[in-house]
Amino acid sequence: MSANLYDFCHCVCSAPAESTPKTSASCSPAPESPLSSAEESVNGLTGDPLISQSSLKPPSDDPSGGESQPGTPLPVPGHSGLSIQEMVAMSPELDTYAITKKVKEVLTDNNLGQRLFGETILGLTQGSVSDLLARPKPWHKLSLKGREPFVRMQLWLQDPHSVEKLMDMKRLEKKAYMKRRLSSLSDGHLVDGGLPGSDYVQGSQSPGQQQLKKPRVVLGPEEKEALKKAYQQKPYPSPKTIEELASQLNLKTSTVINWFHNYRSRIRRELFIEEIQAAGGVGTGSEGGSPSLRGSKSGEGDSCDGTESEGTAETRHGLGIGMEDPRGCKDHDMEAESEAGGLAGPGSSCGQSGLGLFGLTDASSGSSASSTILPASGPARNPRDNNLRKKKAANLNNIIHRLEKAASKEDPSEWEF
DNA sequence: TTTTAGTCAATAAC
DNA sequence: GTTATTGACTAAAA
Repeated sequence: MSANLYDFCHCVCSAPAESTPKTSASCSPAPESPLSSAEESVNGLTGDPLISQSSLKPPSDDPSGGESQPGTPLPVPGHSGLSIQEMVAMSPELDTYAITKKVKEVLTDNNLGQRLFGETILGLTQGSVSDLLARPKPWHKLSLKGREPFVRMQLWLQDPHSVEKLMDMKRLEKKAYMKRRLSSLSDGHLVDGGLPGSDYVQGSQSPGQQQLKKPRVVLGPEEKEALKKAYQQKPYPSPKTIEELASQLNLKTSTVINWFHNYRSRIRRELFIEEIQAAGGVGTGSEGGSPSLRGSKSGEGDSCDGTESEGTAETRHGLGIGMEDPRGCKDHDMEAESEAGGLAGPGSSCGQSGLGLFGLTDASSGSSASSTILPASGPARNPRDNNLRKKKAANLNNIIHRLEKAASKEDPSEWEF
């Protein structure tokens, strides 16, 4: 009936994606488009309620199928020409966990891929979608821009025809692909249309200069290990430290810098998730298949999620670091505390943060206090328990570490409590 | 200027 | 073929 987000996306997406900032490599036949700049997009939809109020019916259908629904009624005035940004700005708090959970469910049930969904509905690439679905941040931690995909998802969920439309799209894509394939075959050469799986790195270059792909840097396990160690020492290394690391590991400094940025950011995200889980979950994510605890692979305990394996990086990072580096201590622990649930009061100092967290749970923590560094993970039956345990353990370590450190100082004035 | 947030895209894993 | 991971990059915030 009325224009809904899907229509909107659809129309935008299939528009000649001239301004596409980057050609999505996987961009398939269906000319996806960034649909990113919602401004334009919305204009495109002229006048029609981007998401008709009707399609915004307060999700009485409770997509989450559970407790807190993702379906907080989105604002949307029946206004025409309301941009997605405006909608985002006006949106009430959404339960990002419930939304992603539901989206995943719908996609799986209908055998729809993340790529299609991402490019068509969200204007994001597959990798981003995967990440988003697996590790949604809580609404209140999201910037306006970060909220946008969730609003889109919510709208999509609310559209009763969302699935069939996407399926149609899928069919079309397939058809177009086959067609191209056929014609290129009959032409005798592989033109490949340049569209899917294009070899260009960025959309901007002329097809002429086949573009010298910058090879992707892949850090080896030892390098990662070393970086993690360095991170534990100092999550915010000085330029000098970075230089040293880079030369020791034979990496570019920019790689090291990037690694630290990414690592911090990803660990932070893990924390967000653990946070809501520990809190019983605002969202539904908690029950069972929490995205965060993608107990999935990463068996080797790698990825920022190094979190998963031994003593969570983030917890460790809350360990002693920062003692020598005021910044590390401050920023770092501040992060830890706020992100780990804002348990410690505002403005708490390093020590407090630890205590704050520590105080959070009673159970069993006492017993582990005896040692310094704990193995951090027992038989982890329930990943969630395990995480909690790790967190507790890490905080204990933290405290112990501080105590030891304090004790080792002659002058009490140096004590950092 | 540095850090964060958000994302892309290559590629590894399934 | 699809999904997950992760190094790199951009824009915005601090």
